[in-house]
Amino acid sequence: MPEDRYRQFCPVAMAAEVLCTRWTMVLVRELVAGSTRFNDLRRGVPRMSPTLLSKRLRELEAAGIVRREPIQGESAYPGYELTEAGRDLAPVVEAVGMWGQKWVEAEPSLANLDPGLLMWDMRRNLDPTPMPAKRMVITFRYTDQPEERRHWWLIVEPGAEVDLCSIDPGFDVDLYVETDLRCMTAIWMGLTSVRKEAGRDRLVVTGDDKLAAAIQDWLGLSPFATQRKLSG
Amino acid sequence: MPEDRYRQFCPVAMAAEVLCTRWTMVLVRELVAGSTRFNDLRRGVPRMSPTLLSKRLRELEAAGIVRREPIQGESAYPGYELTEAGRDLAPVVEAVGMWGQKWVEAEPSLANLDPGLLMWDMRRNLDPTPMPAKRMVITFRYTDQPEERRHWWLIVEPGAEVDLCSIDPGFDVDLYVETDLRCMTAIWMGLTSVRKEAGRDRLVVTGDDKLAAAIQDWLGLSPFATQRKLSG
DNA sequence: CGGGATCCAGTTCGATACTG
DNA sequence: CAGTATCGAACTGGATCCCG
Repeated sequence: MPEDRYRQFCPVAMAAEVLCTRWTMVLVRELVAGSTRFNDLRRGVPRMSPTLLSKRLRELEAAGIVRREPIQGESAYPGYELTEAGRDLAPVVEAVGMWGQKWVEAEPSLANLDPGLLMWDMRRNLDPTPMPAKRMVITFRYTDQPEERRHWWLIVEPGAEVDLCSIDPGFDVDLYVETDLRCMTAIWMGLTSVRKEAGRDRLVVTGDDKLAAAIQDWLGLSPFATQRKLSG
Repeated sequence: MPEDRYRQFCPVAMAAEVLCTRWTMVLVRELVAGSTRFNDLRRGVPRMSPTLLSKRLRELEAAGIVRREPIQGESAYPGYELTEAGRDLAPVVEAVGMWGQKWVEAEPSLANLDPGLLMWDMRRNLDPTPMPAKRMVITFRYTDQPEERRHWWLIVEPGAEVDLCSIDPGFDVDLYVETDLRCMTAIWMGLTSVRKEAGRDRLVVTGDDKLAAAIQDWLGLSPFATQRKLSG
């Protein structure tokens, strides 16, 4: 590819050549968030074609941002790990995200909802520490979604990663959350809260009372949810 | 244009839709640095076609980052001014530039030198305060450049913006700086210093002794020159 | 000077299908 | 799971020209 895109000696231009190609910043966000597998990355950027994802990963590798490394106890395929230069992109992603949260109108973005992507993000940010130290299963039901995207299960096993299923894993369910996708997404983004939406009956939580009471504690929000919106 | 590029509700993706299109980050750097005129912006992004520059400016306006505003005492044409959202991009540009300075190899970039761009940047960052309070004229001579890009004049008038000329303005010259373009660019980027290069006879300063002695003080460097390079 | 339009050739991207 | 292949559509760059 033309590595001489801007041909400027300015550091901003030099960095932008690597970082500001289509999808790259979003992909870097996924990497900074910790995904290392091709298919995990795909779930984080579901609208990016695998061809382009593969190409971008090779570019990031050439730029010294990721490194292919076998991951013990996993597939024989090496994963994509951030190098030190890659980990050092965290402040860049943070600055971009904070600006976006503060200044980009959320409405048009809330027209592009995706339950799979939302659940994938929630899975990653869920905090099990305020939960009882046993397996907890939480079901989400998005009343406005078509059957095949309506039901989701988060399975929290003590000491393990949170699991996400879109087909019934068959476990007893400890908590049910029923709402529409837009409402849940707005909560995730910090634009509103569980309490507020429950009060308006746009969200209903049933099941284990303690789990329900602590929902705002274990339900991790978007890393940018703390930044107040100013664009309006 | 397709405003639905990524179709993700994540703030990073929302911001990247606006900021991470081709040339946009570099253009934003120019705006954050203070340029407000179409042709001034062109000097900062000389390899960007005017068509694309115009298009990007309209996109930034639609995104609420710039605003067209008449500038008093100047041309009847309105300039491009940053809005509050636009000024708030300074930390983003800073983060990107710092990362670039730290991690992107400078060598390939030093193959893409441009005396006009370098002088334009130097003009902007020159600090007249350590200079005598009268008109000072400094001539740069880039020994490796073809005749028409070899000679440059910076004219510092107290209380006014620094002027840049590529044709002899006819004033008496207070200081001559003679070197090659690569050396001067490396100094500007903080990869080396005037003292070091003068010691190697790669740079020669003649004229007003006081002005010469203070050169490292008034010769502003790249805003990213303080970040040490680690990519090597 | 300041700002933009047009045309064309070359690149990049998206959608979808497919392989080991 | 981890990617390739393919092809039309969209975007970009360069050159050139235009208008007030």
